[in-house]
Amino acid sequence: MNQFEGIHPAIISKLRTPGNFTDEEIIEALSFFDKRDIKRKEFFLRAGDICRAKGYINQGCFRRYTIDDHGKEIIINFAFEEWLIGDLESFNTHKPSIYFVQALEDSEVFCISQENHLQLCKVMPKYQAFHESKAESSHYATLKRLTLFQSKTPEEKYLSLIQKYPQLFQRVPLHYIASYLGIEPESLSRLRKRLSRKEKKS
Amino acid sequence: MNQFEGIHPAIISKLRTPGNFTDEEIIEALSFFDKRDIKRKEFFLRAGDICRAKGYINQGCFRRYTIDDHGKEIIINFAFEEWLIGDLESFNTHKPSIYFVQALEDSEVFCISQENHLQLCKVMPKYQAFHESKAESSHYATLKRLTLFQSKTPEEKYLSLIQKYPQLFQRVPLHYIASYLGIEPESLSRLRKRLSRKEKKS
DNA sequence: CGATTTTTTGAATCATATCAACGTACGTGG
DNA sequence: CCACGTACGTTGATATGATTCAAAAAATCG
Repeated sequence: MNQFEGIHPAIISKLRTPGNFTDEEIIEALSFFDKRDIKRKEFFLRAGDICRAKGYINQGCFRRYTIDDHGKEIIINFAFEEWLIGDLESFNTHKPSIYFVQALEDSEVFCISQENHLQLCKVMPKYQAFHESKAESSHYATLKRLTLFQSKTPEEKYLSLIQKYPQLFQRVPLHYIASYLGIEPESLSRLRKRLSRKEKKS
Repeated sequence: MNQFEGIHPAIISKLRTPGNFTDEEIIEALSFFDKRDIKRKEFFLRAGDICRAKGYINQGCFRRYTIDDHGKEIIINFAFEEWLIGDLESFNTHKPSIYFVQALEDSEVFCISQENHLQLCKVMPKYQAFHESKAESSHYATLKRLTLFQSKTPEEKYLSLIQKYPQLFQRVPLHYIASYLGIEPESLSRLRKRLSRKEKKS
């Protein structure tokens, strides 16, 4: 169908449509990336390390989490095909990250180092704009998610999540989702039971 | 002490120190701003409107909030001297905002319109860098606040807030703080009572 | 298959939400 | 300057849902 077919389809479609890149630009941009295989449970980034590369997921699934004062894992988010992984703050400031980014499945990621990223931004302003607009919209999304957390009950948060990302539940263990929702696994289990009873009645 | 004394001290100090602007640059940059007085309870921005200006608070205090599906106000944040107000998302995308930004005291704000902002970014790259780095660090702060919300009890959130912004409690009604913390005013009242009892014992 | 991970269930406890009511403080207009 | 009304904060009673600790059941991985 096209010259990229079978090579790295996910990243291509992302650059082509929202980024509005031409095929020539895509080829050039991709030459700045390295393909990396990351096995289930392996880490793309560990807290304490400086994030020296950004990764676009071509295949697979990751979780980002941090560890609180009591040693408990707090899941910040999940990431799937075509998403960006890493820690932009550490990537940009060159300071150690507080996040772990771990594969939940055997995954394939296209990585771009800090040096290549700067270089590519220089030679291709369109890429820089692409990257900046990603960072911006991520900011807006985070703020909206914060508002959701602030004003909704766990049940409402759960329903909103299942509506927005139904595929999440096929790929991610429930106790991770519980952490993402800010509740205990037991509570999520009971919440789901409650909801399924309600469903039956209606 | 200096040529700006008494004119608009708050914004000056902000540009001088974290922005590393020279006095000449400060004078030039300020010519792109308009001073605006906003009385208590008046709005800098209303949901539904497009945010056409950013404002640096020189004097006063604001709250930003949105209204949820049930008509309830959700307070996103407060802002004081030297802080930026408005809605960056609406400012950048030219889409209607979902936020209200309302003065909690009679206030004085230095405003820069979209046009002047673009112009100033063009003629003074240092200003653009300043603005972008603000936006970035705001993003990182939002993500950290989200993590706090996700993993901490209301009591921990309250303690963390009072530790970080003790001056908040002198200027903002408690029921607004409750909304910011994502709890009901009654719960905040009881939480504070509980804590003051604990304090006495120790 | 065995071991580990994940999910569910039970029981006791605790915190928050809700609805209602009361007291207090504040500021505006008469 | 006082009085009234509105905004703010507190308290009480009750119900609901989340946490915790413990254990068992179910699913998954190697």
